[in-house]
Amino acid sequence: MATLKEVADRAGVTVTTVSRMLNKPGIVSAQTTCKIQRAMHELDYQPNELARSLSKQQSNMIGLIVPSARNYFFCKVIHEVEQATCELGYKLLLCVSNHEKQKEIEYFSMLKANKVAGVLIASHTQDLAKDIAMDMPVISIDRTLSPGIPSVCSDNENGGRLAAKLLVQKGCRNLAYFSGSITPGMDANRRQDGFASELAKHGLQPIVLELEEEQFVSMDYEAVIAAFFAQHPAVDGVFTSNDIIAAQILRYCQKTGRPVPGGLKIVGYDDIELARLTTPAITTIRQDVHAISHFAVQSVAQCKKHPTPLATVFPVTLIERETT
Amino acid sequence: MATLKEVADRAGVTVTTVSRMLNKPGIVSAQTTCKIQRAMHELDYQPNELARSLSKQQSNMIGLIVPSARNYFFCKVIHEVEQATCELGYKLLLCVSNHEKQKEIEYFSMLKANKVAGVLIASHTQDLAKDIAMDMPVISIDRTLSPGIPSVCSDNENGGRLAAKLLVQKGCRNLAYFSGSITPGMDANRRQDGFASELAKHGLQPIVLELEEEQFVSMDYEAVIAAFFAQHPAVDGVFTSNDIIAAQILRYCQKTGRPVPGGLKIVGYDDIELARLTTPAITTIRQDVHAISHFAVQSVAQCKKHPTPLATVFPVTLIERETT
DNA sequence: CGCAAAATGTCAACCGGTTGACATTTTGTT
DNA sequence: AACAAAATGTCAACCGGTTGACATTTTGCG
Repeated sequence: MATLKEVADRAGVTVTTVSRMLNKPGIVSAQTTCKIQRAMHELDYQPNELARSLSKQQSNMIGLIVPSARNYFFCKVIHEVEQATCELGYKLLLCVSNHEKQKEIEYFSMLKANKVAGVLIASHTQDLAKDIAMDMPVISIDRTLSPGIPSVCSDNENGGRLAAKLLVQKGCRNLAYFSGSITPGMDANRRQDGFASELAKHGLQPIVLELEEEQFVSMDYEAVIAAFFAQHPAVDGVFTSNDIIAAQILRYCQKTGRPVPGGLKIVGYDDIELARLTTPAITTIRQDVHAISHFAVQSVAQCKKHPTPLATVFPVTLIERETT
Repeated sequence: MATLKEVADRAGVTVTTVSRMLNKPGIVSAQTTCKIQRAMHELDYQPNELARSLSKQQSNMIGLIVPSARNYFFCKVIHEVEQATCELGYKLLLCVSNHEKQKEIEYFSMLKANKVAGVLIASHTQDLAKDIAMDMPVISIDRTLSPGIPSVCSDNENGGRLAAKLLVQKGCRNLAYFSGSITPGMDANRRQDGFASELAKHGLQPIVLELEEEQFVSMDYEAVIAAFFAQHPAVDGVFTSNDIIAAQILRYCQKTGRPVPGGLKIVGYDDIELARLTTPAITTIRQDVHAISHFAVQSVAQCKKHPTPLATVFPVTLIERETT
């Protein structure tokens, strides 16, 4: 593999000139630029990014920490973040923590050791704050990690309110909320607040089922769902904190012969593709993952020029399909 | 951030000793190791991976190129590959090509420039062969890129055969195969061969619907499906090259009142989670993504010690659910 | 022509860890 | 006590590109 020096020799200039051409646009004349480019082409030169990053004390990578890559919502996040990093000329270092706090901490320090340009955390660890050095920009997606770290979220509270409004409007009176896992600091908990406060306006109160971390990880809610409906047969409307639970409730209904939306109305959350592939297709609250991800990546990438606001909230949309 | 030198000074040894401790296990005495570790801990030392990689001429990252991160099958691949890289002490550099050949080539040379330890390609580009330098191990997942590059696949042909056997056994006589996109070299094309050859044993021949690249990318097959069944109303069994198409066919049937499996039997491919979330749940051919991914990562990581076989095939399993 | 601005060259330190060659010291063994 | 083996130290080059300081050459323009 050719080096800068070889390119310089072949082009008849010095390494300084070549390096300047590469890094300070406008300083090197068109003619010289051309000569150098020819030399680079002839030698099939590619700058060694490791060397470059080492001397710049920063790599062109952005780290993304997610708790899972099987959960479709995080797949969407991964997809959008990858797009955004690529557009801005960065590379994506993907870290899947498997919901393990210890692994997140390890990943975090690994990212530091690799001198990444920034880190996005879409994971739930709270106590990362003290491990977060100020020398590396960090942004949390969809969670509030700690007061000092900027977060980008969607308007979870309004999501809950929209779901409540719709269900009430469609005639439901016995409502339930299925949370994902309750982890303190998760912005998703606001969905419940919004849902409950909107219902309160109508004199209603939801039954809340708090699912365990374990179920959230395995994404297998069947047993819990069956138990819940055995205990609360009168429930006629459910709001769930993600579409996977919604899909499994739907399956439960179809197995037990309860019509949807006739006998039970369901509103999910996230609007992952699954929501439109079931029958009936799931009514859900759509998070603008694209906007959130791109904003987060941009903020991290440009944090030296523009400071990032401590909290940014993106609107959510009600996508009405066939389960209401 | 502390450097090696600072650690050495504090521990009262030289950089050579510290470096040796880090890189050549067994050379440094327990006592000295202990002193050094204390110093490292006190200084919160982390080796600069960039410097390390630069002098070693190789980073501890593995690159993964996939065409998409929205397609659930590739999500599974991403998930498994991440796990495997992490277990072996590597980091994952994720590249999503969006089905664009040009982008794949760019990614490929970016990975070279970053001196990754190896590359896994789960994407369809054929002409990458000439861009592939011998100085970097490359393995293709689920495709055959070119004769010289080792590939890891599942037994697609048998997958097709299993689907055919099941459908015939269940009484289907008018069969159809929905391909994903036909890209030459894609190992997935073998599914069709297996399907057709098994049917031939029973004197049957499938109607084949070759879907366009475009539909595969957008994952939106609704219109095609409706058109197909309008033209071929007698079809009583379908085998699809992925579960997403299967789910959409299922939706079509439910919308138009055709009972499944009563009026149409469906067998999907991949066994993504979606397959068990629909009602009826989809019968499908399961690829062992875990085994494939781990094998691929291991091969790439250890290619210096053990040569990788040019082709490795993992078995598939029929997962019978409710659409047959 | 003369002078300032623009373009290059020269030199060398630096980023931080790795490694080989060889010298010196510390251990353990008999 | 003698000697070999094990453990460390010393020194310096190297990975490949970046950058600042300053010298020198080329170019444009009045």
